[in-house]
Amino acid sequence: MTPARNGRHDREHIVGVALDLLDRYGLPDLTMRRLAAELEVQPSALYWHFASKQDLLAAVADRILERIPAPQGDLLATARRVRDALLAYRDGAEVVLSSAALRPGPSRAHEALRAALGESAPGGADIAATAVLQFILGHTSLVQQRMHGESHGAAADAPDQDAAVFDAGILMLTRGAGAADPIAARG
Amino acid sequence: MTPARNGRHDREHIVGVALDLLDRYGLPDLTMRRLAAELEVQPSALYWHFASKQDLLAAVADRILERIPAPQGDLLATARRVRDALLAYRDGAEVVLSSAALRPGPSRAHEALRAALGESAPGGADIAATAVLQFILGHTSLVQQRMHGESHGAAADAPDQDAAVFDAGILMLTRGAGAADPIAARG
DNA sequence: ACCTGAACACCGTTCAAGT
DNA sequence: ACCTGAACACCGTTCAAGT
Repeated sequence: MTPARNGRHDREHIVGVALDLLDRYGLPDLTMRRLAAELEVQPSALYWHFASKQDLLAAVADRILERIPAPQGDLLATARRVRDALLAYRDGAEVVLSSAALRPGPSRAHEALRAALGESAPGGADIAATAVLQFILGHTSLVQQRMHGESHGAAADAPDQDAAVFDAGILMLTRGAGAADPIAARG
Repeated sequence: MTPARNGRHDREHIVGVALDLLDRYGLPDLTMRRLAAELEVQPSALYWHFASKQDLLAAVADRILERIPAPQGDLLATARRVRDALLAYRDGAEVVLSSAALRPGPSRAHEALRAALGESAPGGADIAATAVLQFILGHTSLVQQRMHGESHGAAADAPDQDAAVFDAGILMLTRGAGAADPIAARG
């Protein structure tokens, strides 16, 4: 049932190792050469499985997005689940943001948000879901980049502040979309 | 009145050349070595003026943000001005997003949005302005990255679609913040 | 089908030394 | 004060050749 696997590594396995490297060392240190070394293979071997580093990162982004559960609940709860999927791996938001730009169609994240928005958004739920996703990606990218910027330097007074900004943003977007008030619902 | 300038290049001049290089070739091709070549100088010479490439990019980001006019008008108009400042240079949003993460205090963009928001936002105008800025950075980064992704390949059917998503996002955020309805106001 | 070996054309950064 | 020259430790990608 599993697809042909004659070589030592297939795409799925390589993406898994890449994701582990990403989480441990961050995006700047996720290089084709380090990934190859981790797989005990020459760097050129990766180019049989992936056309380019961008292609590899797109597959990594898809894997990150798979963590998003099936659509369920209101917008705030759904948005938090998308954010948490991005936060689950170091630099997850930046990877998804970078490769989301190349994709034309809707992603798993977009679909979840669209389902939570219903039909009542101004200009269509599709457009509203896109806007919400863009906020989540911008917010989470900023948060994650600040994380290793202050890893051994500045003050780390932001854990609660970030959550407050996120909730405020989603709340504002929710009210503007005319959806049910999430204040009454539990997060 | 101008500060001491014995050498061939000072920080202001270098940032200007870097910004020109950014706009012509994009962020991936804005390297210290190319910048040095453009200035007809050795790469190591740049490290007398800037501590690192990140330091240089932070100065470039500040220069991009200077294009934002003084606070004036409602949130939609202000948000559009911030977006347009980012769009004025290739990859402008990504540069600002990357170096905004390291800055703790509020930027020129944040101040403009905060002024437009008034005092009526839930959780405070400061938090609301941060959320709006994060949406703008996420949105514009996505738009700009898609631009040179499709420069010689896929369909470019997105000029109006992007503006619709942006306006919808700001509109939703505006209503949620309880500010004056921007539909009645002209953009 | 899958990988090696070697090369090409680059990177950011440091540091002694020059002027 | 400002820059050169040379080096260090890397990059992504291609491609003939092996098995």
